[in-house]
Amino acid sequence: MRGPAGHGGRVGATDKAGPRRRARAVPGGKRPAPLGREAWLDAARSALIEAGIGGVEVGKLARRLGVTRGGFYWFFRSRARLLDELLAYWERTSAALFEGILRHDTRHGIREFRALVDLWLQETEYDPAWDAAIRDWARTSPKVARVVRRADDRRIEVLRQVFMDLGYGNPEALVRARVTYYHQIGYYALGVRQTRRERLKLLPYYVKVLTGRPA
Amino acid sequence: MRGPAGHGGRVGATDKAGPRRRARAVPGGKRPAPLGREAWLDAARSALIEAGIGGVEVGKLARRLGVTRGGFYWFFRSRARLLDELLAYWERTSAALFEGILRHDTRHGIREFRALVDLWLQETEYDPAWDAAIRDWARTSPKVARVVRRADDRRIEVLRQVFMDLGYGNPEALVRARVTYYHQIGYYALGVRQTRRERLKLLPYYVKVLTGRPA
DNA sequence: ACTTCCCCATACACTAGTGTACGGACGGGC
DNA sequence: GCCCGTCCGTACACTAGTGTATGGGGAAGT
Repeated sequence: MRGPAGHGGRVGATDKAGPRRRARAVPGGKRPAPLGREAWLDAARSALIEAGIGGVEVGKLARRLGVTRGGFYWFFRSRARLLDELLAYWERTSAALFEGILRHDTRHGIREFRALVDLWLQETEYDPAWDAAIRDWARTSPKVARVVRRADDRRIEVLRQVFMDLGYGNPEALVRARVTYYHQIGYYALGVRQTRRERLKLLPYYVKVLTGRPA
Repeated sequence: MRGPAGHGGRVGATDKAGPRRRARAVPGGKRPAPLGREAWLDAARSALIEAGIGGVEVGKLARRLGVTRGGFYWFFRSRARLLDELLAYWERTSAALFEGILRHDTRHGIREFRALVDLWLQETEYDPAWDAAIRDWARTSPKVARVVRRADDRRIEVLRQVFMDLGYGNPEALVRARVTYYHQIGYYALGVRQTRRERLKLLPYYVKVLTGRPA
């Protein structure tokens, strides 16, 4: 049998198995636990972030995982399928982040804005490198570009709602939403490396400029 | 002789020879003019924009130019050298754009801001795709990242001067400069496609939000 | 204990990239 | 008119990627 090679299990957190490099080259010892398609997808994610979509190659992922390419084609029909699932993986994980902002019963506006700022500043749930790597990929792939566009539109819509809650009318709320979101994307696109101190020091100015209100 | 393969002539406008694809396969006719290293660099630029740095391959450039790879290694020692010169090419062409903004004797602030907006909106001198492609390349190449970082810092400094001329103090001028520039980068990084009508309609709101003054 | 299934290693054919060696046509200077 | 520099075509060796076929080892189920 050629294996499933279809869309199978969910991809959540990794197995916490740690780095498995070179650990598989022991024929005498116990066979380690199988990797599963999540490991391949996680490796693909890392490769995409570090080397771009051109660097997501089956052989390199295999070397990174400490195995040969043999098992890959059991999980995925081809490299193209892996990339499809990688994109779906991103869409799935990135969708829920912004949606949760508006879940509160009480709409304060400024509180939601701060929640977004926290989401961006914390960088625990939201991974800017993961986002930027997908965006690079989108620049040369119309298919990916459509997916990213949809995600961006949804996020900007969330921001627009926030600014509406802050009291702004319809054209200005959209403009402020775009300026805020585009600014954030550009910030990561530039790869700015600042200390947290610097960022926190300038934060009230950012809030004032973006919201039009003193912090 | 193996040819010069060094940093030679300047790269300015192309020879205006038009597309040369397949035009070289006529042994009976006159031999067309030689391409020169500018043609290879221009082809590399186009390939970088369309396919990313991984798509800048000698064979593909040759096919695009209607020749074989034979002549390439006369101009360039290797593909790596081509990429070096491509980066230098970008640095050279992109540097002069923003510097000219502050050349006026009279500093009005708002006039300079409008000049920048015009530069971005016109998209004749400033090519956002060329910029974005280099930026993608920078994400996976530290060497390129340093060059891009320098260019960004210079541009943001220009913007900060503009906001200083607009009357803002030192922390807020920097923040407004960053928001404006990052917003612009993000705008192109997202690949937003808007009609000129739409952009012009929202322009006064952008001016108001970014400068803090009514347009 | 036997079967079955999951996962991986190995070997193969194929494609496509890079860099080098070499030859040759063409034009220009002397 | 000869030589020489310029630019390109062709052929070769090498590397590295993809996808396929096949075998096999181990764990789990019965």
